[in-house]
Amino acid sequence: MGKTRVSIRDVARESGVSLTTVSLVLNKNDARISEATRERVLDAIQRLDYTPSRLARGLPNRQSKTLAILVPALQHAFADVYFGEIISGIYEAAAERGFRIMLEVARRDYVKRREYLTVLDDCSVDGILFIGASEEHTWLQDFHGTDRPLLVVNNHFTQWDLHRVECDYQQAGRLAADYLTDMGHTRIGHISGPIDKVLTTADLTTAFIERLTERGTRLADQLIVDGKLHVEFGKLACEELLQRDPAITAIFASNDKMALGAYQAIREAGKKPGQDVSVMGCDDIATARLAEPGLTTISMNFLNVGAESCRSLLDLIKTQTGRSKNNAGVNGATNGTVPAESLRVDRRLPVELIERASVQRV
Amino acid sequence: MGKTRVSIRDVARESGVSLTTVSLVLNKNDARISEATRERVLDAIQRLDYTPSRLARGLPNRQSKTLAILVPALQHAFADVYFGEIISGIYEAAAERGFRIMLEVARRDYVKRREYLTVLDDCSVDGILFIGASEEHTWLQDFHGTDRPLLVVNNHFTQWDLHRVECDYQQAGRLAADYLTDMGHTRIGHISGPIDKVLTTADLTTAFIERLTERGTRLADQLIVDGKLHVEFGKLACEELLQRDPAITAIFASNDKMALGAYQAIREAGKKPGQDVSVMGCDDIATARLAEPGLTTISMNFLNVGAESCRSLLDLIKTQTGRSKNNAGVNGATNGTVPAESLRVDRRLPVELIERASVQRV
DNA sequence: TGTGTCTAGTAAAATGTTTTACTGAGGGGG
DNA sequence: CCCCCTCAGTAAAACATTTTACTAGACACA
Repeated sequence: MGKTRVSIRDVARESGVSLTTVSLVLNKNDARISEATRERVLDAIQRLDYTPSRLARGLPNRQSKTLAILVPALQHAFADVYFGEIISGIYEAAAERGFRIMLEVARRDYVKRREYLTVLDDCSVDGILFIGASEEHTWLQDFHGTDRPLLVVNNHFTQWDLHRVECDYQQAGRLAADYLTDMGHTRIGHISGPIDKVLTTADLTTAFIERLTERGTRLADQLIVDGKLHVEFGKLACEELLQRDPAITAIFASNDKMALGAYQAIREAGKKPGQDVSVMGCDDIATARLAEPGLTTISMNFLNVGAESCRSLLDLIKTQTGRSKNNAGVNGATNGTVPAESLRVDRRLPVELIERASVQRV
Repeated sequence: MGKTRVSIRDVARESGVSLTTVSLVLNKNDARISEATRERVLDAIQRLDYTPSRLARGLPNRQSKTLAILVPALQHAFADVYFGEIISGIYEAAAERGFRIMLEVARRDYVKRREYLTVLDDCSVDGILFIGASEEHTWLQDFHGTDRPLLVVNNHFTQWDLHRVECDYQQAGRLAADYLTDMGHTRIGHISGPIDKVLTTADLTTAFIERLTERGTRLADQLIVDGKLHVEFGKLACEELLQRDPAITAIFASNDKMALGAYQAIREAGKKPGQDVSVMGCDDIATARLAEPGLTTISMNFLNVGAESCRSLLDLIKTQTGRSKNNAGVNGATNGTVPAESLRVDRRLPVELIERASVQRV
């Protein structure tokens, strides 16, 4: 006892049937198994307290039922609401379909040793979800135009053709512009993200400016300041804006953290945020609701982004393994290139205006 | 081509040796392999771009070279500096030894279905690191006095005998008391954590009070307020303290977040934190350094806690699998109970005072 | 010459599944 | 009575490794 774990073989013996039968019952390929036999097998499984081994299960069809979440090697990658929320969403969707989640960090030597490929070849993982991508991650090129199941979460690239799922940042920009205009603001400042590095934040800013222009408001270049998506820099950016044009009536920040930084700057300038200067954020993080006054913002629903990303990747994996079974060994030279039939995942998820108390009608 | 991945068999054929030889080279069990042969094998591996399959590797000796990080189902479990830092530490130490990390969330049905056991039986994972444990997690009982490789990170329990690694919160409490006393403070307020729920925070508070008493300062019960380890509640707690005794000269908060909340409360009361009221925190999170004035605090070095936890668990796993090989099938009835020889991991890591500008000498 | 030991390997079993291709029994139609 | 079909199930191959136990040959020693 204790020497070896209970295996499918033991179950077979215990219930007096063959291995195959047990396996069929286990996988709900019940079609040709009689009710009586099935009962018997299920019974034995229960009696022996049998759990099929994932390792052994994955071996025959080379899949581990595991997904990797890959994050860049930032200071506090996991200590971030944004990542946290997306990861939670991914976790939920994966669990729904019986998949597990691995965590990988794209550190320097991880990338140099091309571990992101190993981890797939390895059978450690059936697919990769990459959060926090930016233009700097040139190694993503290894996935450009290939079959490899990697999906970029909430980001996209102009130069590479990769699977992706993201919030509709352009819609978000338009919503913000419309709302501020509707509330009567024309003298507006904007705290942007790092436009040159992160495409999503560039989308947001561009769409915001364009829609403002359409509605007859011109946003001067000098009233756009980069807040680097952080509270502290958001505060600094806001100070800058208030100095450049003290008559500003509203500020749109590309995320809530910077908007909350703006609150601080406005207070320190002796004014009241949401009253003397209206503030609008983006993301709808938890503290946006708790802030005083409640921050009007655009909900990106990151939890949902994570979940939908995960579902898309899972679908992708399913159709891929399905396909490769049909034409196995048929076409010789498709090594790495995409078959014409294969589709890129490219989804944009809707966003939503959340009206609270930080924007005043003027 | 493309039909099947390159296996150890291909390497063997390519280099004209047996499977065994390749395997031996691969596992650095080189002892009885000649230099020439090894070169040949290594060469073939390179030529064929061969990667051993983790799945197949784990099968024979039933280990996956993977660890699970288990976190409680909190609101934003992953959106927390604390978790983030520890996870980063774990990741690093695991990577060092070639282990991968899985993420698991102890949701309600995860616990009900006892997935935390399945995941081990399953061979999905060789061990579990549990972060964020609290008295509510009664299912930990399933690990009490067993061989199962679970380690509690930065928490402990009175009722169960579990492997654990944590910071020395008692030392932290004493350091804080000593420092404030040395700086001449005798009129002190304390913002605690939820003492009844989290043992570590109770340790901290108890040691703080005791050492203060030893040094001749009595901390009145009414000058201890629970700040629930959050910024917002820390602020509230501080307001409460300032009301109960406006002559307080220093406040010790059980973590940095609450200390920063205290900064806000002090400011809103028209006073200057670090000048009119000294503030001391605990944890040394990144923002403690960036705050104005820089927060004097106690560094818990969570990154290190994560790394050391991981190392301890890995050691545990190694000695366990080593041991089970020796006495396999010898003693019949040890089903689940601990052999006398097996040791509990129980480590306390040193903490360190970080002096900045938030405590004034009086 | 016989015995023993060391070196550099190798053959084969074992790990726990899934899946493919087969089989024997029973029944219906011609 | 023979042929074919379906039903319920099984045997065996495949998956990619590790590990154990064995061996052929070289050499030393008595």
